[in-house]
Amino acid sequence: MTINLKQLSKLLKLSPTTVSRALADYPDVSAKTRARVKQMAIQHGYQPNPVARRLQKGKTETIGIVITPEQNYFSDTFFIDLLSGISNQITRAGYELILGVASDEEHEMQSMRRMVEGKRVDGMILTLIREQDPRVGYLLDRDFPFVLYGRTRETRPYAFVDMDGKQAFEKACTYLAGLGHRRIALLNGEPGFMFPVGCREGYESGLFLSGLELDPDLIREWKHKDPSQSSYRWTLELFKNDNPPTAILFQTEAVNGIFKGLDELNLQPGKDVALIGYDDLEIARIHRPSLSVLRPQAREAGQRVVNILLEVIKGEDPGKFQEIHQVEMVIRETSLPPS
Amino acid sequence: MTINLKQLSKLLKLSPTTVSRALADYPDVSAKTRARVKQMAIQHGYQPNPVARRLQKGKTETIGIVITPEQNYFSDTFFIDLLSGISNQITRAGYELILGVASDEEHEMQSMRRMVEGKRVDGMILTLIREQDPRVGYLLDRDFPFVLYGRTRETRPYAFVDMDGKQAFEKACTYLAGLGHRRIALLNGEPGFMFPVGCREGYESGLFLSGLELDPDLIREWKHKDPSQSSYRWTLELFKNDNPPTAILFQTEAVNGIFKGLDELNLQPGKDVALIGYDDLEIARIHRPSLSVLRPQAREAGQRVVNILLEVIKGEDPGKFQEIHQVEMVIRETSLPPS
DNA sequence: AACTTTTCCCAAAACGTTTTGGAAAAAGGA
DNA sequence: TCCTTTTTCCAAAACGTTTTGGGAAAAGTT
Repeated sequence: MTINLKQLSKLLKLSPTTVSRALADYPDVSAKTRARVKQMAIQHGYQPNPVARRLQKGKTETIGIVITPEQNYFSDTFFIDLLSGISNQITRAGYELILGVASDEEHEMQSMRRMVEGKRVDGMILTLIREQDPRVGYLLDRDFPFVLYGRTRETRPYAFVDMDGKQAFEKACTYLAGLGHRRIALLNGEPGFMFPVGCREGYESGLFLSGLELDPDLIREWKHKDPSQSSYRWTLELFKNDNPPTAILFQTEAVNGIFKGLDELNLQPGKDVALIGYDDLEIARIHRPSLSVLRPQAREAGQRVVNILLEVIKGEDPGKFQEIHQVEMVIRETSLPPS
Repeated sequence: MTINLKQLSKLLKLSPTTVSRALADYPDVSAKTRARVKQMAIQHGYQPNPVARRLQKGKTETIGIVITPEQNYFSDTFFIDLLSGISNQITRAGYELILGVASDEEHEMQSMRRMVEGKRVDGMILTLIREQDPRVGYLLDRDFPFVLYGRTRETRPYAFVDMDGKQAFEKACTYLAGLGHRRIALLNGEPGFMFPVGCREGYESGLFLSGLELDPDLIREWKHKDPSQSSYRWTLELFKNDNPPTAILFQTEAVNGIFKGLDELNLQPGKDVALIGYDDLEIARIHRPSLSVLRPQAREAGQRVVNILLEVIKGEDPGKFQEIHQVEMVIRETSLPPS
């Protein structure tokens, strides 16, 4: 069942060297023996022991990722899509993906250090990036290969794949303004994280391009721990305003709280208040009225992250790999003109 | 930075053998040198290269898990909690968790085979188990260590950790009957999977114990691909009944569809229809009225799965490890007597 | 003092690959 | 035919551990 190189070479009456090189398509083994070797390898189901190869090659052929529960990660398709793109591409490269689950920021760092300092991975993938993210500094300091899904505030060059949250929110904002909305609110993600920064920039830029004024009263920020709870509270608060919004931009993750808040205020989503969310979660599609959304291509992003990381591991300059992906807007039923 | 055993032993003027054995607390190295070795190891941040150790030990110190996007069967916090328990326990054992993401059943098998036949793992963890599950047969056939989270129809002995869905649904059912409900519906998970089987058994048993008759019209099954959509449809259908239910049991994953259906029928959850869901997802807590639920202890289950798998890997008889965990019922606001 | 036991250490082998540095055999060139 | 080049193969080393099988020195025993 589990034949190794030595046994296989004995069967072929060849040296392990030649068999190894035949399988690796080296030019210094004749076409005839190469074919013979490959055939025999298939016949006996030979697969090189990855652990032995890793030791010899001095590589772990493994990349690591650490997630934390508080981020509601598996809540819907988005993260699993990203992970799916990552996993498939890693497999294609013959690598392995190892996963750490950390309960908080401290354990997150600890889990990563175990991987890095314990020589368990060749590179790291980072998600849910903070504005000041100690993980990035740590990895840069020791010149360890990594790629961010997202961005951070860091002057040294590093590789990342990010969604153009700014462009997305700008687009959504101008779209709503184009429909005639004059009071557009932003229910933004938690401060401290990088993504909401871009969202806000896009929002402000969208207002500006549409000749609308920024009203700080129309901006609120919810928390990761309880997106629904906090967004519910902020929704109620937004409409205490003398001049309440007629539209809200937000991350779809917070949609339950918003729906609940609107319901309580007897406002109909889409009819009384236009809504555009970021991320095309299941709830967005199945809700009636269905939710207009900004849709990031998570799978593709995951694949790019891996391809880039493999390049960085090979020794390429990380600064060369800084990708910002455009985000598509899907207009459904919650983005009508103001009533 | 990255010192190895040979260099460390040179520093200590000892043989690599002794250093290795000192660090592993073998009794044949004196307390004095052991202390000296350990101190020096810490000082230089020495950590044995895991790849080299794995080769020598003939173990990968790695266990594998394959998930599929339709895994939002365990949506929200539930699956991440399970994974969190798994990951922590694996780390504690000095092992690694490698993750595969498969788009469908075929790739799921393929991903597992790569891990098993490619000698990339010492054991597998399986979730989302089907009644007839080819993965189980495959692993049993080659006597490869694995543990199920869940159960399947298989006569040969195997190790599993499962939630007592039967007891849980029985408890919920008798509780509702005790409140005076006479028409209790079951909106069950997708046929073909093992978990809904137990739920149904518990439901039927609960009816029986309460002296209620089973009405097939009160049982519906939703689909994994779109829990909300199908449960929405079935909710509407349930109430077309001449004698509609006054209570519904279901997996919380389907709650959005149920809420939507009830809303459309102008029925208030908790008031007009009692609801008890299986799984304590965020939505259950934040919804008003808050949802009564059956709450499995996912973290603990994850830890048990790992501990058992490690035993099986050591060579213990898998048949010895068959655990069925009790499920707690959390009464909130949607389980009142019928109006 | 001579013998036995215990304590403490180590050299060498092994795990299964890939890479290095040839070397023998075959082919080509004069 | 003799020399050079190309083709084809392989022995040995290396990757960094742990385990095996002692062996020398110290401590006990009589």
